[in-house]
Amino acid sequence: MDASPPRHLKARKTPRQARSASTVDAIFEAAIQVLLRDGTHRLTTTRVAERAGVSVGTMYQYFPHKQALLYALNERYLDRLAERMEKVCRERHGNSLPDMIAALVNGYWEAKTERSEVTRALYSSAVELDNEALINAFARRMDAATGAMLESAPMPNRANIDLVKVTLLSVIFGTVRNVFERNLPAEEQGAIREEVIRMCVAYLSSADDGRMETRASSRSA
Amino acid sequence: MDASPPRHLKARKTPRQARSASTVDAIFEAAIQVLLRDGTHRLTTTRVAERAGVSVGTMYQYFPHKQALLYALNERYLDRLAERMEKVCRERHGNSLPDMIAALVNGYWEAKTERSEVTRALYSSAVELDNEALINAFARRMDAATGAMLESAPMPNRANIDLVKVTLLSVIFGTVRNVFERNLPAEEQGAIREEVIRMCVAYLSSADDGRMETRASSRSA
Amino acid sequence: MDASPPRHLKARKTPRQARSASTVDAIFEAAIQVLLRDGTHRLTTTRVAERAGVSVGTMYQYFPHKQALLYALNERYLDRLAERMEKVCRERHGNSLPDMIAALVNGYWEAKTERSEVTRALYSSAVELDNEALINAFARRMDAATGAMLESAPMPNRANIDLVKVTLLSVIFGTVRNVFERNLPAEEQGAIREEVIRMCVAYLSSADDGRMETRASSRSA
Amino acid sequence: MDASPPRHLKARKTPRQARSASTVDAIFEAAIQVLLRDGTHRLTTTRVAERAGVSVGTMYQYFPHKQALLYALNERYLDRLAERMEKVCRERHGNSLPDMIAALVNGYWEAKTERSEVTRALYSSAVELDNEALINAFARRMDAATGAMLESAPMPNRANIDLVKVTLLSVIFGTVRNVFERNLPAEEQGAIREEVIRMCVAYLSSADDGRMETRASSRSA
DNA sequence: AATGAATGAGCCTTCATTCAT
DNA sequence: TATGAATGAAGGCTCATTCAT
Repeated sequence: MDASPPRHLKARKTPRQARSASTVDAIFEAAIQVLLRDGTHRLTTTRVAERAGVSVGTMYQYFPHKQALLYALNERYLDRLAERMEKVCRERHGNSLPDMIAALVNGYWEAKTERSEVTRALYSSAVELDNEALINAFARRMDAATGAMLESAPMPNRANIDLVKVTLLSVIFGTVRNVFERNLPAEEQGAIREEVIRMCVAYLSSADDGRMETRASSRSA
Repeated sequence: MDASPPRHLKARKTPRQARSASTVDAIFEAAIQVLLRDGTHRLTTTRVAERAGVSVGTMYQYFPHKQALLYALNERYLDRLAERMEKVCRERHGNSLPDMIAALVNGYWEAKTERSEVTRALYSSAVELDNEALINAFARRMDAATGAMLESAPMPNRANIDLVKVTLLSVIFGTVRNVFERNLPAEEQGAIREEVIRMCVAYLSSADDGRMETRASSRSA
Repeated sequence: MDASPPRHLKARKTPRQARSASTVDAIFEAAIQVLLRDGTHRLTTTRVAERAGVSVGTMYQYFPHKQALLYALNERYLDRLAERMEKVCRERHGNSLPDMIAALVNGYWEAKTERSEVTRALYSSAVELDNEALINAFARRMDAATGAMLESAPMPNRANIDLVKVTLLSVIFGTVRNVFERNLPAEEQGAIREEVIRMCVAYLSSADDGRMETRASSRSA
Repeated sequence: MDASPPRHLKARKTPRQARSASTVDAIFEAAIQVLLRDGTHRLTTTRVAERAGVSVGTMYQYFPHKQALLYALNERYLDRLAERMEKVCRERHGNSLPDMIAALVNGYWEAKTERSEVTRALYSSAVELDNEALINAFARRMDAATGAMLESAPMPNRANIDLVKVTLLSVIFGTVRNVFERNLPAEEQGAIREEVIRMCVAYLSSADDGRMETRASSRSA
């Protein structure tokens, strides 16, 4: 991830040798295991090191402190997620708009579903972590990827393409998270997924007309 | 909130006398203050009691443990939010669909905006809290309120009204949260808000036709 | 009990009115209940007061502090036990020595058995209580009672009657406690009881002869 | 001690390295010191660690909690006591019965006398401790040791040797404890000790005859 | 006199981090 | 370079005792 992390959250050494890399990976996996098994507030450095098969001391040579480990963990996760979504976008270049939307929603949905507990665990580990930089970097990558994809399709309202893009992403990412947190039955989740696609497509299809009226009534109670 | 909370998270005594009530309120406010100022993981019972101007012992007379306090805090918040949104829905009975949507989005958005840091603080305090019951109770109230509102309008696709409802709510709530967490500039937030309204309206306007095609392309990458 | 208790352990007021007496009794009973149900280290003043149906404040008007309550509780128990044993002794005046011994052993044994958990609970409550005065007072009463009883029988070795007495009491009281603490099956307990009686009788029957040899071999390893 | 302790009372790690062993010993000694100086209910983990010259954290690396420490302390004490008494018994194999009895009583008495305050302190520390397993294991070892010793002597009433054994042990252990708790002057204690030996010897000498009469009068008052 | 809410010192326990080996 | 024993600050929670009502 190309985010410039808060100085104090940097990992201590970039793993360059093979041994280091595998050690770091073991630590990451161990952290996830502990997160899943014991929950965020029972994730202790000792426990992670133990499950990773290394000593705490060793762990502290790769990560200057616990926060750095969690930060790196989230970074890795978002990095992989971004890569995955970028691939999805790339593959849909030139397709129809509905296809693109469906690919976005389904891709994100599936990424979250596959290891949904991991996802949830990571969410919780990120609380109180100064990970705005990570989130922003992720957002930027997604913006770029979706932007490139959408621009390869005939867009009706080119004027505010950026606003449309950010709206779409906010809606998709936000809705998926919301659905996951409500723990609805799989069946209902699937149905909602279809509807979200329909909604996004309908949104893109709607011309600029009508916007005025909507705005007129946008006074809230 | 009519949720039946996990037994171990129940508050210890229902404050009935005036003094008790004000004490409990002071504790709630103090907890929010600490949450805002120091963050979730620095919210200690001592600190909360201190800021509330009571002793720890007193606090423990009202809440059997820290978790119960946080649970009650979230409960109170969601309760108020639900009341507020119910009022919004009630006031729009009989209006046009776009009006309803706008009211929903704007109402929720404003509720979150007004004390947005509190919102964020509470989100983080709820991590690792078994608050599913709360979330569900809140969801149920919102479902009922929006259901009653929408049914008072001429709905085109009555067949799957429930699916439409849950989709709308998921999209609105999820998107709002997402936008808040990204901390976008106020201006951009406002623009997205308009777009979300447009999107929901477009969704409701789209007839049942076209659903088949959408579904056909809903294979993910 | 005619022990002069350590000044700080005195009960606050001698209950003279009927109400006071019943309140104090309720508190005593409550204390025993709590002791049985929850164990010594979970015996809190609040819990006792609660079960007694009075407020803590009221309880503190009868007992200046927790220790005083426990002290008084033990005092009452030993008082009753002493009374009971005195009666047993009185009723055996003039009987044969074996009868007296049997009465002593059986009387004590039964007193302990009847409410054996209470006994055990009280033992544990007395730990760290400066109850030497109580123990001594109890011992003195038992000495007097058994002395009077034994002197009403034809004793062979009048010379060291005091030593015999204190030995008998030590053996009986000590053995009973030991058997109880080992929690042996009731059947075995009964058998041991018989043996203890036999042993005491044999002891009393043994003339002064033979004492010299025993003493000769009393070097320990 | 070969007792299988309640699972939750197990010590955390068996000290195998030299350093660990001395640390654990220091903790044990410190615990005894604190017990003696401050009493059971003022024995805090902090205080013990402090006097042992280690940090609390270190202490918790060897004992998962306070109870485990006290359990281990009692275990160690009983272990040593058992070893000592086994030696006493072994050394008297083949001797006369009075010699054996004297050895038992004197051996136990001396063991208790040497560090009588420690003994008392440990008794009190064991209250509210689930140490039945320890007591039983100790009893079993004593049974075996005395059994082997007594069987090496010409026993008159071989029929109920087990009953005789358990009676002897109950009487000896119980009486010693009782005498100690009454805090009698050393002189008197010594005299009682002699008497107890005489009593036990008289008991063993008494033939089976006469038992019937005793039993006949064993109804209690 | 009775009540019981309030107090706060002090307890047990955890865990991130260090550093001698 | 790896190890893991040691540290000790800090947290959650209890409960004897007081005192305003």
